Amino acid sequence: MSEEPVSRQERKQRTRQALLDTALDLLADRSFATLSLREVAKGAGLVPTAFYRHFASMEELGVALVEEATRTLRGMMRSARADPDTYQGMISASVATVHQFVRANEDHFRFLTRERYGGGPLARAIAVELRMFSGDLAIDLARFTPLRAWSTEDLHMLADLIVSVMITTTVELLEARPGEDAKITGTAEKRLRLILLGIPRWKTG
Amino acid sequence: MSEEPVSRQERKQRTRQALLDTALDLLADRSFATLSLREVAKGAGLVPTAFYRHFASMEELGVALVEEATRTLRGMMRSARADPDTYQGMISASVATVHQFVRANEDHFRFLTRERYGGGPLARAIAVELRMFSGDLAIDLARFTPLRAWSTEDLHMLADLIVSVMITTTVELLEARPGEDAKITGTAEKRLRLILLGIPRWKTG
DNA sequence: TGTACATCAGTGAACGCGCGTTCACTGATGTAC
DNA sequence: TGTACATCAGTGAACGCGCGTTCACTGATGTAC
Repeated sequence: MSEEPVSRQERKQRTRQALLDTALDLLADRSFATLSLREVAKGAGLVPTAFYRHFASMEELGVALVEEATRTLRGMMRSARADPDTYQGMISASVATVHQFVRANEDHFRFLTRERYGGGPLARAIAVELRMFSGDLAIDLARFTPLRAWSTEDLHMLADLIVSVMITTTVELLEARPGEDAKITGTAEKRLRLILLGIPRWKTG
Repeated sequence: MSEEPVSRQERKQRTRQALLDTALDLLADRSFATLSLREVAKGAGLVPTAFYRHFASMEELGVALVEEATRTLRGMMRSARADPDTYQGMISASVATVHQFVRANEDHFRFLTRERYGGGPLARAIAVELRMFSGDLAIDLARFTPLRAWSTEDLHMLADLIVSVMITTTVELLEARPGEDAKITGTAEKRLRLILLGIPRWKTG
């Protein structure tokens, strides 16, 4: 029980975070569009009107939620960049990174995959973030010797394909029953291996 | 102006269809969970209480909508089975089939891709349908000579990968600005070609 | 250090609105004789 | 063919409820002197 003095702005920041955490909790099995301002406020221990001290609307809270979740996503990307420089090492390390980050931040990834296709105002913001993610990956891929000669377009095609495998894997992990993780990551590695096997035979242009 | 006599049950069937069509229209840029019984009834030209003559609840209408949309999906699958027996022919024909069906039934495919990840009660039903779709594809793939020796597990892995490319392509088509179709189908073909290039080098097991 | 005033996160009452659902009803279509 | 009755898709009033938003407020924290 710490009784340290806490400044007014610190308290405000904590309440704001409580609102975000409550929203993310409520999003476990629903979409953002079905969330009401009143239930988020209530969940954070606030009267409805106090919500407006922190966000002008639910949509503004949604944007903050996208920012928080994409911060996690960028953290994953950064972590994956420390990968070894061989295909095989890259594959298992990348899949392990995705697995680790998804399990450690299930609510963030559930939110992102759900709202990405949900058609609401958040979908576009998430799509932009995923495109950036894919663009960064294309740049990383260009450094591998067998891909040196590939056209930019083909590199993006390959990066998008890999990202789509990773998204599929993420959704599978989020829907998995306990104990299925190894099977899912194993299948993910196979998918990536198959894709990479095609690379030497690819005629770019 | 046809003045043919119309039976009571025919009229009822038409009203039911009007409710389904209205719902699908309203789903253009929202998720099913945000739809209200009253607005669907209103859109079909009915008083709210008349809704109950056709569906016990909005959830029941949602199930009917999944059935209608997956009928389109199965039609696409059937159409794709008439594909030629070469890889290259199969790739472009399959992508063309997807393109054609998505453009001819945008609302069905938008509904399916949106609700698949939406976390509502419909997501599970759609997931089951997609798994069936993937299973059928795996059976078809087994007939190709280079895949004869593949394990069942690997065939499913490959089928899932192809389905995931098709879903990605579908979403891209639904989000496309006019005139982007050729670029999207071209990229889809490339992704499939890259995947199939890896097949001869794959060690199954 | 002590006092007087400003700031502002959170309160609580009130509003009008669209919601799902109930109920008794109407009147055209369908059926039995 | 004509009549009497049954069926049932659609109506309209009414309900209680949770919603977003407004407004004037309270009282603890922060600041100026």
